Parts: sequence; C-alpha cells; structure tokens
Amino acid sequence: MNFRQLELFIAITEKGSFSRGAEAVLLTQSTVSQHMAALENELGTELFDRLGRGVVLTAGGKKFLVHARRILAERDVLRQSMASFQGLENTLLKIGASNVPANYLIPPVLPALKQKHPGITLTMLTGDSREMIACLEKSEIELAVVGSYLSTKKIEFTPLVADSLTLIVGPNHRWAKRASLSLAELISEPCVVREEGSGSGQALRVALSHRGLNPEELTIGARLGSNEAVLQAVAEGFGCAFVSELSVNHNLGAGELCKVKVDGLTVDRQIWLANLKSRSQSPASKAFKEVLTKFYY
Amino acid sequence: MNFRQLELFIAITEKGSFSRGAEAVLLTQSTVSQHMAALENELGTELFDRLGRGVVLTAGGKKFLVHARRILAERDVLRQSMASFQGLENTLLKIGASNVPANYLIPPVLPALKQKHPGITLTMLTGDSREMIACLEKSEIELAVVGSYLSTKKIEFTPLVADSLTLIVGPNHRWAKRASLSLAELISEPCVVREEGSGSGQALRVALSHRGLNPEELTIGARLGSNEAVLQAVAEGFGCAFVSELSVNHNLGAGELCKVKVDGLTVDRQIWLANLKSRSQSPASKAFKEVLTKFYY
DNA sequence: TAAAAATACTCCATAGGTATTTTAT
DNA sequence: ATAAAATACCTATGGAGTATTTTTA
Repeated sequence: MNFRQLELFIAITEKGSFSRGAEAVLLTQSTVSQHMAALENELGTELFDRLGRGVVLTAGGKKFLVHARRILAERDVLRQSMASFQGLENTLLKIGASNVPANYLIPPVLPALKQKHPGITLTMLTGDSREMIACLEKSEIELAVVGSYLSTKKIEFTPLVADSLTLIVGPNHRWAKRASLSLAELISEPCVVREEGSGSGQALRVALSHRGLNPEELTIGARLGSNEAVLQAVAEGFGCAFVSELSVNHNLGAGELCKVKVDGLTVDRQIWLANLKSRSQSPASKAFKEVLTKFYY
Repeated sequence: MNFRQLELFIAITEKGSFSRGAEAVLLTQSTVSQHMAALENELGTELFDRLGRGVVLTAGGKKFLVHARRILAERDVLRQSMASFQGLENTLLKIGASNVPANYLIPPVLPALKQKHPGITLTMLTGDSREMIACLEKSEIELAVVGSYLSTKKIEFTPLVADSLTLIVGPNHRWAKRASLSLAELISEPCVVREEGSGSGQALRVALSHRGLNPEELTIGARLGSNEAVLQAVAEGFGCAFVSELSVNHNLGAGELCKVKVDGLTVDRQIWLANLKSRSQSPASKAFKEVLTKFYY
C-alpha cells in the first residue's frame, strides 16, 4: 500500500471506472489495473466489482474508502503544517533572555515582529545569563539573548547591541550632584549588585580587574535578583549600583536616579544572541534574529 | 514521501541515530541516509540535526513527527478495519426480506447468527418480493430473501426452503369441518388475497393456471397488505385465503384457523435467496447465507 | 581517534508504459 | 459489438546494498 495507490483508488471511486480514474491521475489503465490488483491482493479483499462497463465499490471497498480518505487528508495536513512552518504561519518560537534584554530589549521589538511575522507566537523564558545558556544547552529554548559571553564550544554567540554599565545613585545621595568620582571613593560606598550569574555583574568584575582592582574589594550593600529591584533600592537612597544604560534610560526621566561618572572606569559590554552550534535554527528563529538585528542596527 | 520513510523516520527518532534506526527497520545506514535526505529535500526542511554521534530532531522534525505518527496510526486502523471486515467483527449487513420470510423465516435464525457471528449487525428491510428485488438492483441491500422468482438476468436466485400455500378458513366458516372441496366451490367464495407484488399471490396464480383456471375468476373479497392481516381477516370469518404453510403453522395452535384441502390443487413455491450477479458478496453476506441454509437444510 | 552520517557506485525490483486479449453489457 | 479491465511483456526509475569518504564530538 502506498499513497499513490490510495490517490488512485479514490480517483477510481470518484470516476467510476479504472480508465477514467487513470486519466484523472495521469496514468494508463494498465497501470491502474495492476495497482488495484496489488492492493486487493495485499488486503485479501476485493475492492471493486468489475461490471464490464466501469467498476463499483464492494462493501469492503467502501470501508477502505473512508480510511483512504482520512490518510490522505492527514498527509495534506502534514504538508500544510510543514509549509506553514517554513512560511512562519502559526509557529511557536521559544527563546530565553536574561534580565536586561528581557525587560528592555525584547519588548520594544515585539510590535515589529508581530507586524512582519504575525504567525509567530513567541514564548520567552527569563533568568540570568547563566540560566539561559543552560536552557539553551538542554534545547529548552532555541535562542537566547544574554548580557554576557560564557565561553562554551557548544554555543555560538553573535553580538546584538552594545551596552555599558553606569554608576547610579539616588537623587538625595551625596554623590548625586558630583560630575565624577574616583575609584577609591567608589570602593568605600555600599553597592547594590545583582546575583552571581548576572551578565551585568560579570561585566563589572571584568572591568574592575582591568583597572587592577579586585572585584571583592567592592562593598556589597545588597545582592538583588532583578534589575528593577536594584534600581528601586538605589532610588530609595540605598547606596550606589552599576546598572545597564539600557535600563537606566527608561527611569531617568522621572528624576529619581542620577548617573555619576567614575574616573577612568568604563564598563562596556555586549548583549549577545546565543544559539547551539550543533542545532539548526528554525525559520521562526532566523526570522526573529533578523528582526532583532535590524531593529538594533 | 511514502509509508516506509515515515516508519523509518519514527524509528530514527526513537533510536536517536540513523544507524540504529536502520537496524530497527532492517535497512542499512546508507539507505536510511538517502531516504531522510530525500524526505528533507521534498519538504524543504531539515528534519534532523546531525551531531556526529547520532541525530536529534529539529523544530521542523518535531512538527513532522506528530503528523507522521498520525498517518501511520491511521494506516493501522485501516488494516485493522479491513481485517475485522473479513473476520466478520463489527460489520454491517443489510438484507431485505419479503413478508413471509421476514416474519417467519429470518427471526428463528437470528440467535444462531448471533451465536456464530456475534460481530455481524443485521439490518433487514421488509416489503413485498418485487420491492426487495428492486432494492437489490439498486444495491440498497446485499441479499434478499423472497417468496417468488422474478426472472431477471441481473439476479441470481438460489432456493432456500420449500413452502406451499394452503387454503384456510375461520373456525365458524361452513367449510371449517370439510376434509376437502372442489375447485368449482372455491371460485364462488370470496377470497382474501395479498397485494400484487406478493410472492404468495404469484405462486397461487401460477398454480391455478396450471389447473387450467384463469386466476381472474377467483372472487376477491379483500386485498390486504400483510400476511398477518390476511390471517386476521380469515380468523374473523371473512371468507377464505391461500396463505403460506410457514405462516399458518404459527397460528394453528390457537384454533382460530382451519386448513382445507382443495381437490387436485397444490400450490408449491420456493423461498429464494437472491443476490446481484455482478456484485461480489461480502464476507458477512456469505456467512449469513451459510447460517441460513444450514438452518433450513 | 572513533563513531556516525554522507557519498559514489552498483544492482535489481517495481512503477509505469505499449500492445493485445479477455470480459461483460 | 463495444467499452472496459486483465494480461503479457518491456523499460527506466529509484530503492537497497557495498565500499569509501567526510564529519564531529
């Protein structure tokens, strides 16, 4: 039994004869006869009664017909589904993003994504960069947008957009009006930082090391789980913090936060797109990547 | 795309490698590679990511998998259905029977049918012989059990059981105690007969003609649509009637009907099984025929 | 380096065709 | 007598195999 035979069978039942069924599927009557004989032989049942002028279904043939129709319908569904998968209609895309990208980078792009590929339904996991990379390795997500480059052979990183960390303090902080301050001053002040896996923290540690400073020397005032929490704490006057430019710009307007320059310290970092090298990217993932990179060009 | 490729695809996903998938379906790795390449080419989508050690489904592959499973499941259902059709499990059989057979011949056989072929569900149409033969010609039924032989080239008749018509009168009729009566007497008495298409009427007309009598000479007292109605009318004292032995035996016990012999007149007839010559008989129909003929052997 | 997939090449089964015979109306 | 299906026979595509190369962890 094969798909061709099923198509053929249905064509014959619709036309009422082998010859006309053959025409319908662009075969000769001979081939059709052979196929139907093979099918009947395989099933051990006559499917047609040969009337001399055309054929008509037997009881067994009628039974066969309903199933044959179902199978071919299912095949059409499959084809449709694969086509729409490539055409990005009605497809699911599961990505992950670390805190800063998840809050400040992805949301602005969503309207553009919806507009260009209305068929893609995005699901986004959020966590710190390390967690998202772990999800990627377990293939729980197809794509990760993270704030740090975690060197792994398995994963391919491509830069999406540059970001830098700025020191911020609350409006009533004694540094609020300062144009800049020294590294030495910085170390004495309690600093609100993010959890270990955070890309921001990672970038800060690297930058401090470059300046010959042991990151451990920073006075940790609090270790908070989200960027928003850090901003909130600083706004309330709880010490200082290094936060992503991307995030602080959203909150500067309200006048609750003040940027302060630290002499000779710049903490630049990249936001990265990450994907498993060994896995091919789905059309939806490629499309999303393209929309993202165009947006942040 | 063909069934083999779908099976193969599923085997691979289950085993996690082309090589082991190939073993599972008794093919070589090379053949498997070619088939999957062909499938991917046809669909225009990668189905697997080749990892060097085995393969893993892509997003497209996962989509494909659910449909592939469905198609193969549907094929299994088809096979199961065809097998049970031949094995007489869960099959419908539509037959027709004219009045006498429908009331007195078929019902006694039903327990035996159920016992031998519990999977057959019988649907029986009832009408006069002519109607049932018409249904047969329109393929509305597969088999007819009728009381008259209607010569048609299209239909094959096989005798099932012999029947004969007897003259009956009511218990208070003046002939009730008579051992026999003459043809001349018969003609004068109002006779209750069945409708035109009835097998009983047909047999009677033939028998009278054989005796050199014009059937028109019979005095028609009433023309009723069912055998039961005829019996009822006669029991009430309304003239006489020729009815099937098969039917009258059921009602003799109550003492409401009396058989009377007519000198030199015997009205024998056959009950026939009829089927379309050009149509093959379904397993269920064959099985039913066998049960019937064994019962009335 | 080793396990697995891809590829080059070969073989044969079978899908498909042509021409003819058989069948049933 | 004729339309349609079966059959005999032929051809070519592609399914399947062997041997080898390429790939990747």
